[in-house]
Amino acid sequence: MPEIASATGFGFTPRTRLPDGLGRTGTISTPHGPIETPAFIAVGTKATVKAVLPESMAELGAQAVLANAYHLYLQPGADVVDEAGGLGPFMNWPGPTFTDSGGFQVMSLGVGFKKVLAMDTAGLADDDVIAEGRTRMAHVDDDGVTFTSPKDGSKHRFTPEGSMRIQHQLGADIIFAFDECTTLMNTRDYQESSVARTQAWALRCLTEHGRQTGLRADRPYQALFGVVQGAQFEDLRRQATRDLESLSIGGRGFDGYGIGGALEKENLGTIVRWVSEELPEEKPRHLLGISEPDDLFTAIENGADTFDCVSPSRVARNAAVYSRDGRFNVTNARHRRSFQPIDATCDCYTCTHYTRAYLHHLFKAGEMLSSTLCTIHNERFIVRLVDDIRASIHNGSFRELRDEVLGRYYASRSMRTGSTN
RNA sequence: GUGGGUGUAGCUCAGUUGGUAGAGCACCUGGUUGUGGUCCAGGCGGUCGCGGGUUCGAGUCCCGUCACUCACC
Repeated sequence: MPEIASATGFGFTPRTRLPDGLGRTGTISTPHGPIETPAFIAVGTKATVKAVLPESMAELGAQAVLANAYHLYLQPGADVVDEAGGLGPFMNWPGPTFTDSGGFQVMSLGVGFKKVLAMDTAGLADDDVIAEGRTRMAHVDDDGVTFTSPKDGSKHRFTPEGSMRIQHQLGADIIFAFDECTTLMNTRDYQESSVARTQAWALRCLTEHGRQTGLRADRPYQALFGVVQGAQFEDLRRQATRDLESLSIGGRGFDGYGIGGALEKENLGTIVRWVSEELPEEKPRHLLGISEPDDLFTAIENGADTFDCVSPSRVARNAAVYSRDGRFNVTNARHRRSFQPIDATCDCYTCTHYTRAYLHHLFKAGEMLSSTLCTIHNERFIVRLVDDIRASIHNGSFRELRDEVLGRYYASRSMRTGSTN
């Protein structure tokens, strides 16, 4: 049934739509297999989902993996991955792959994350807003970005063309345009000029992408997603979306879109809706960097098809695990003698073989198996949640599932919060 | 038995010319949303071996005592 939409091997086929929303199910076709959407894409920044075997990721239902062009460029080098036959063969992942462009690193290496931004920015240029106590390691100009490697202090230059060349060397099925990711601290004026810059870069990405595609006709087609910025401003988001969709080189525009930038829980759904309303049905929409359960429901309801996020993996390495009754730290003292799985209803390898007491022990003892087992659980939890949401859209029970899952997941949190106040 | 050393938080130790105690680890609790991977932020915790003395004031000085430890008979 999932017909291939074009001769490229890439395509998107919408399936079922929510009766009263922009949410939908669908199938993304790639040269390395289909992705049933909505889907959570596991993050494997440096060509590995930290602490977990690719076989385990496949077993827990991960449909695709997303790596990062910037990190792989620094180490081991995009040419090495290219020589290995591309990202998939290199990391022994036979399924669909994504690479992010490195655009996010402009922000994370430059001004830092939104929560740690210095509040006093008086006297500084907009692009000099910087996190307190951090050294700026990226500078943006209209042509590209200059990075300082956090690994060895060496200087590197990223441009839209460079990112495209690197991502073609990495060879993922779906790649992203090189964009500038701003923060909520930036002024409206800066957001406007940044969106304009991202738009100009988008055209350059599309042009270089066409060139690289021609040079590598022997390889499977790589789909290019444009990235929509515009922060929390409706006019900027809508215009940015239309502008990207209007681009075309040699009769070919973007194959899909990423929604990026500063998103807060309160405006996440609204922003996804603005963008989704401006986009055609037949192009997939990827929401970058989101995976909390409530955010997933909100984003899917408003039209997002795929997601990637480091959260399940990152928090797992620090003992935080998801359960249908909310998130908790398995290192809590009360789990020392808790001989039950993290979540009795979870079907993951960890929950079917190990107890909270054992995981508690592994963390306390500093054993690295703790990371492996908890990452497997968290990744499975989010993958399965999105699978359940997909099924609910098919059978018309999306709202029931949302209310049931979120009601239970966050009830325990408010109970805990309430009891400690 | 004689001489020396050491006794401060659960552990290892800091505590300056006396001004009613700190660190690291451990323990407890949070946090982490296109990964600068094993981190960040809080918190609990000590009648400074014990008993006297000097002093306005002693973990710091004096006396005694106990424990551990080293060396020598």
